[in-house]
Amino acid sequence: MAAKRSGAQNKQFQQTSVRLQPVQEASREPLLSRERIVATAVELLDAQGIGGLTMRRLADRLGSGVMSLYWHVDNKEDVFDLALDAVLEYRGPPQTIEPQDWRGEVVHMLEDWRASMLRHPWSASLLPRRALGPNILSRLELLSKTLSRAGVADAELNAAIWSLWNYVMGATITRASFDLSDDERATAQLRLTRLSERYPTIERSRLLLDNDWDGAFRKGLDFLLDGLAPRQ
Amino acid sequence: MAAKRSGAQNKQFQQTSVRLQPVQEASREPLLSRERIVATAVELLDAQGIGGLTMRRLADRLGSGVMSLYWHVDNKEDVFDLALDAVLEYRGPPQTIEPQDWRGEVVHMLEDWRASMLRHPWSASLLPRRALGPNILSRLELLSKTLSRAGVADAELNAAIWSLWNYVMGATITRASFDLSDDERATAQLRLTRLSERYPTIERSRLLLDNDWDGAFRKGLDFLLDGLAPRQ
DNA sequence: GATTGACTCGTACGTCGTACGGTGTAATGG
DNA sequence: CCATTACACCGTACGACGTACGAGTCAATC
Repeated sequence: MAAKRSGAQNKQFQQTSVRLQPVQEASREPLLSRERIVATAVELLDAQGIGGLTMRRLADRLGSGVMSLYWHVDNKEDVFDLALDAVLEYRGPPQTIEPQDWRGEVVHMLEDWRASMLRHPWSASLLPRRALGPNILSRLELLSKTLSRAGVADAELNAAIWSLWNYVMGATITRASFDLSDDERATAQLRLTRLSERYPTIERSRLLLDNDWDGAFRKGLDFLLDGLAPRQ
Repeated sequence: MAAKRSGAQNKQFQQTSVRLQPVQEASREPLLSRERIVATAVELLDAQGIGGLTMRRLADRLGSGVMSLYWHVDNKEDVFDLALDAVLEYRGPPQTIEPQDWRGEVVHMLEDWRASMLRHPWSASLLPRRALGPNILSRLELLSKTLSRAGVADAELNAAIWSLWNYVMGATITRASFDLSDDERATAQLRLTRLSERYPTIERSRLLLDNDWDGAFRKGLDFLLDGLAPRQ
């Protein structure tokens, strides 16, 4: 009859009620935990893509019954949200960046963000449709603070933040989806070649095959930053 | 025993074999057709979102059995591809734009593209993971030709096209996902307010609530174009 | 010894995409 | 005129999915 825990998680260790018998430890470790579930979900998503995450498969990997997951997690959407945020943590800029170099800080954070999503290609397409977790909010907060410090007026701050967000998301989603299916892309280019009388220009430039994604990303980002805030 | 039609569609009217008895028409019109299926799929997607499209629901709306769809369509992914491309047709710039105004042409096509996707909010998030249909390829071809005409070097053409693509896709996917759930967004901002000690800057600027999306889109696009090609 | 709460799980239901094979009808051609 | 063929349609059934429901186990507490 246990009333299912609603949303908020146990946090069994927040009250530092002194555990008696600290000696025997193996007995009372619960098999499942939010952390273990999320970590395994990320593994599964990395290995099998977005369609590969299944409550049954997840439980299998964890060696538990399917319904046991629901004690720790509200539903599958919850798992997605948690996995997504887990992948978006930011540890801050390296020490090599001067504190007054706002542009370097912004670029580092955004490139790190993009790299994190490309390491987990399912995450990019997921981010726009899910609620914003704490880690992505921290990134936005940092972005906001840094731009403000760089002299962007309050009235233009939101527009600047969303412009950068949009650019990073668009670039990363596109890039990630191209990674997913190298052969599909080749097939598409082949189909394109067959129709080259209809699309001669993009066929000639091998649009679907040749692109320096990283360089193009950095270049467009620079253009955007040039426009959004005065060059230092 | 009919060998299921593979991929390519009937095109029963391509051979202009003269139909006898043009008088009685009602008898020989097939109930289903690719066009009717696609049109109804778009209706369903517009009304119920991406999760609302179901082969069963689609068949219901069309007054047919579920499996009848599969005569005209390979599978559900096929339906998605067709619906997506159906929504992305481009009719070209209005006459008010001078032929030598390459920038006006590009901006018009990109804004029209964005508007088309926002009219069908499911389309934006679908586009990156699906194959490129003829209509989106036409848009890319036009973009490529116009930029080339504007003086963008061949070596930089692909990077320029993808930069614009990325920007448009990012802006539109984000915008569309925000449209989907006005209340979710308000809830998020509320949750944010409760945590305002952690995210003071974005809370103060009401990042999740206040933004001039259309203006910001246009502004960022201008910055990008400024960088990609010389101002006229 | 009884109660409570934390945690685990099996069964079952409704929904989904679609493989398989059958039905009916118009066109064909002998 | 009948047999064959191709087209268009559809019912049944299967395996997979998310998850509601309620029952089980076990340690801590009263």
